[in-house]
Amino acid sequence: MSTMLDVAKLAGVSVKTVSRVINNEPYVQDALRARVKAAAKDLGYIPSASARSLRSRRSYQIHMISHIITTPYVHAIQAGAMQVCQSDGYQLVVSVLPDIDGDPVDVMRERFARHIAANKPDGVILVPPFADLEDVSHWFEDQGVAVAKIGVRSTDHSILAVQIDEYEAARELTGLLVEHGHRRIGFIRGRENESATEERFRGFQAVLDDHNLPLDPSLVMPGNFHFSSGVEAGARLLGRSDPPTAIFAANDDMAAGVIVAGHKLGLIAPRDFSVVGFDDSAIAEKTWPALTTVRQPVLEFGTVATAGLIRSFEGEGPENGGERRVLDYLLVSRDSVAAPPRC
Amino acid sequence: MSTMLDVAKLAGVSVKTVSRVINNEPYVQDALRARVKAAAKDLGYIPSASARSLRSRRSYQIHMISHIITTPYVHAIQAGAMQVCQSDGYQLVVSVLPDIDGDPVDVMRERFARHIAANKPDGVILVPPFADLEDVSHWFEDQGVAVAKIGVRSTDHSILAVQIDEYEAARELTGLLVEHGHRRIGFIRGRENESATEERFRGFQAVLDDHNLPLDPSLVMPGNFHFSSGVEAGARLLGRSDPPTAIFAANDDMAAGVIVAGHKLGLIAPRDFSVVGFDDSAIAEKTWPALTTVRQPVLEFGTVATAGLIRSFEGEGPENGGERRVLDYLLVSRDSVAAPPRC
DNA sequence: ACAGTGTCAGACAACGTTGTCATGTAGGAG
DNA sequence: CTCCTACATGACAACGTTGTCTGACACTGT
Repeated sequence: MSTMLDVAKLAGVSVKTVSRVINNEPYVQDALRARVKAAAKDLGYIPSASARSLRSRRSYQIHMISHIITTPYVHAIQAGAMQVCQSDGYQLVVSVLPDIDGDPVDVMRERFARHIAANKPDGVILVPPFADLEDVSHWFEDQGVAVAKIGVRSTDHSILAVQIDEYEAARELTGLLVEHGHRRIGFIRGRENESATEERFRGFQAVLDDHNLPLDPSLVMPGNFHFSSGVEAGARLLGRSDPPTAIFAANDDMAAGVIVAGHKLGLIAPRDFSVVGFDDSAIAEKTWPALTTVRQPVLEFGTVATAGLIRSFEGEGPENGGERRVLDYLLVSRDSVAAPPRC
Repeated sequence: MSTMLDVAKLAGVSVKTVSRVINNEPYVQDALRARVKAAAKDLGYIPSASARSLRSRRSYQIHMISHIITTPYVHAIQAGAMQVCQSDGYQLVVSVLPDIDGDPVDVMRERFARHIAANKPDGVILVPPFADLEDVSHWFEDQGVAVAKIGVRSTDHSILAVQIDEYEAARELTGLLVEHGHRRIGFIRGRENESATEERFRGFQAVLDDHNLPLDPSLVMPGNFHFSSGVEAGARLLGRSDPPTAIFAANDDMAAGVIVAGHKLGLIAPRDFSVVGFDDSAIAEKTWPALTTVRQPVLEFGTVATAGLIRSFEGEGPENGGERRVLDYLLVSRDSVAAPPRC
């Protein structure tokens, strides 16, 4: 492995000049610059990340903090983040932060903190459910690392937030059901204390209000974004003597669960009931019928957050960050919605 | 941020002694050890990863190399790897290596090589399809990084391989179909040049042979492990005038595709045809009917590979590595298999 | 002619660890 | 009592970069 010193000797310059060339700093004449570049190439020189970060106090690492239970949603974000990291010369490190509440995991939390402190990421990407936790993002800010949150609505100063307008999207989706003639619509909530759950439900409620449709509280079921909770809630809703004609599940996995619950009762969507999901995750087109849902540009969440993060510490101005980026969603109509059975 | 020097001063010892304590090296008296530990704790001391790796030439990083197109299978491995990394104080870095063949991506390949060389991972985890590429693993060996491969059969010296016996698993799965009375069975292959495709098909063939059942070559369809190729192949098989009564898809995504293809033709599994998948990925229990499949302990692949890797460079002996670990699979019977329609 | 300014290059120290070597002490064998 | 070994500690250099400082040179405007 060759070092800067080797390159410097070959090019007949000082190490500092090599450093300047490698980092594209100004004040090196073009001729010299070319000579150094050639020498570096000849030797196959590659700067040492550890030496660089030791001296410059930049790690060129971006950490993505996720939950133990990972989902397709999170992985898509990761894919986007990785794309940008790789093309900008950063490393994407994935870390698991155990539930922030719950004492027994204190040991792991401690370990996590050490991990972060030892490696000093230049920035972190927070995905739900952590994105919703104010204290988590503040903790990182206190440590001096830039933070980007994904999928949450509210934003403080200095924290980049990337999201879609979930409220509007939920409105559109509910509107679609109403347009098809549905009047009794069930709703399956996601994990509580997450803005995704709240926003989607708010949008749903608002549209019912707009059309003067009553919201039967017994048609609102709890859920946790997982398939099994969708099956359970779906079975309860569809098994009633007065079942809703349509169900809005707060994400696709739960919507897939509703479809299966229906099958178990001999009910087939969209003939016997309609259902919509949210996210357009991989499962959405693999169910039968394929799910009508809202596509979030999840991969783009990753790229935008990462790019924003990198910009914030590569641009000198302190006025970076604190941005709120709202991306476009797309209503994807597939086959799970039709008019109610006896219309 | 406090350094070793701070700790040393507080404890009244030399930095080297602190280093010894931090790294659990021998030759420090218990009393001193305790004093140093207390001092470190008081100061909230956390060693600097970059300084440590600069000096010791160990990065404490494990890179997982994956394809641009990531799958649930890969993510499960990642989850397992992360678990071990985090508890052993390593970082898991995810990297994308663009297709190894295909010239237009040369730029990215170059970038990738730099990335690896700059960060000098202590080890890398190769997942399919890269695990099957001999030159990729040799490249890493030449760079002096330990390699663990996942899901492949053959193994050289010095490379850890983690897998299940795919051949046996495929035999068992095919046997199940035969036991149910199926005689005409279709097969949908995965990506070519991958051992997963070959092993599963070999097992399938062998069982047919054992029962003196003819293998109709027109019942063997190409595929690429993706859902859409399953839909396509399923449509072709089930649309025939003489359709097979059962279909073995080389993975779950394609099996889910077959189910959907059936629905489109008005055929419902397992009443009209049986189908099995492979992997027991997330989708397997979210389809209707739920898939009968083989569970690979994918998460465990990740933990075993990572643990093996870490052991190989933490244990001094040079006789590490080159191991082959065969883990247990599990046949998961769900609802997609029954007797053939007109038996 | 001279100070002032902008450009270019190098010398040197510093980042925070760990490896090497030297030194000191205690205990057991001869 | 001496020698040897095993244990215990510290001094110092080194890892490969980048930040700071200093200096040389070439302009410009007075």
